[in-house]
Amino acid sequence: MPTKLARPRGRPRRFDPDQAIATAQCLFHARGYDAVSVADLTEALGINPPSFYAAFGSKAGLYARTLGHYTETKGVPLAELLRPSRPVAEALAAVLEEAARRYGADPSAAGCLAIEGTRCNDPAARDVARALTAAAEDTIRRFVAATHPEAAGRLSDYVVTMMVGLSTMAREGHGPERLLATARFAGLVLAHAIPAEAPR
Amino acid sequence: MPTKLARPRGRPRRFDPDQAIATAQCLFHARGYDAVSVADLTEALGINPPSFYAAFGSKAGLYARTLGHYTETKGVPLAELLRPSRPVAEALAAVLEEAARRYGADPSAAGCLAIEGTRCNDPAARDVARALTAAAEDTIRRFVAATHPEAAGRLSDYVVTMMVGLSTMAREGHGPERLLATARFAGLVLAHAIPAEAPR
DNA sequence: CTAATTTTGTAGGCATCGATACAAAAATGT
DNA sequence: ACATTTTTGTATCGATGCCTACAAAATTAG
Repeated sequence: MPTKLARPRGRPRRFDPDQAIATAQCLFHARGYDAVSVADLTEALGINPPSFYAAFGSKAGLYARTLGHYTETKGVPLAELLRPSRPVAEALAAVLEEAARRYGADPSAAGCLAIEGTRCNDPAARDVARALTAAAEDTIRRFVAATHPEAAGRLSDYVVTMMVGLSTMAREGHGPERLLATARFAGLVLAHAIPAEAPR
Repeated sequence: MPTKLARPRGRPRRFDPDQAIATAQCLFHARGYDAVSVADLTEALGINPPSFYAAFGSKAGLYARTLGHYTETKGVPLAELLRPSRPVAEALAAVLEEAARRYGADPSAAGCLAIEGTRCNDPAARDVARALTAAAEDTIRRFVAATHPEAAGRLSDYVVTMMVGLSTMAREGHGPERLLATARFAGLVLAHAIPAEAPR
């Protein structure tokens, strides 16, 4: 059954909030949270401030929904890459390489939206971004800890630090090939430091 | 001969510009360029806006002088660490470790002032910071190219990416030990990828 | 048709930003 | 003493930031 048969009640919206989130995602990713003003957003969406605030509550509110959509679609898919059965070194290297590919794929949306968001100057938006990156960091750490508990801290710190660096370099203009070369080089030490598990 | 014998001409300054730069450096490093307002600076310096602008021209102007002072005192001393005679792997690892130590040394001034400045929202200040980091990057690349021209791009990209990551993680609260562990792990791949030169 | 509900558009509020106009103050040179 | 020069303090300026008050418009419920 379609979701929109029963129309709410009052005057209908003239814009699609989901489309608005997609548009906002482009803006936030291209310029960064701080550099995008509410005026920029309302102009890009073709709406006026009251409509904006009625729909999203605040600039940070829209950003939170944007980040949610981002992690579900364009973020590095940690859940897939870090399958528990996968050898740790291989899986972590795959994470770095996938990050390099995604961060450099679109020059007008370089880097990781969440990672870059952790540096913004709005506490509300920053906290949302930090919560997401902290969750990702935890996913990585737990994945490593499952098989190599003593190395989980070092390894996840290394991978996260590298991902943060890759995101920044992407924003500095490094393209996919260059980022990928860096990521592959960074991945070498993983195979060296973690002997591949023997299949059981 | 002391430098201050001949007093300029008009009414003497009530504050010391060099001291002001030191104070500004603390503020900029603690909170980041964007988050420090001119009002914050004038209050911290105990002066009024006209004195501020007469002495430094603009907020970005003071920041430029602050960055100059920073690289001469607290920045990673690339010129010392990258002595031409030093084995490449050892020297680059030393750079990473020294960065980890410096970025994490002072919790109220975490990370690299120049690297963090490249992300600010004021074009003038950003360009100053970018020029400095670009120069540092060039120093690293040329050092590697002197002995390993074919690997200079990959290696310097890797080291720079790692330094950027370390600066960010320092600002996220990682202390010196944790950063150092990450840097040491990152340095392992260097020795592996670059056979130490035989002494000639 | 009337009442209730929700969104829309116009207009503006309030805070903060970086930067300045202007005259009084404090020094030097003659 | 007087002119010259530079800094200081007071009081803003204009632009921009996020956000909201208010009434008209557009829809559904009865």
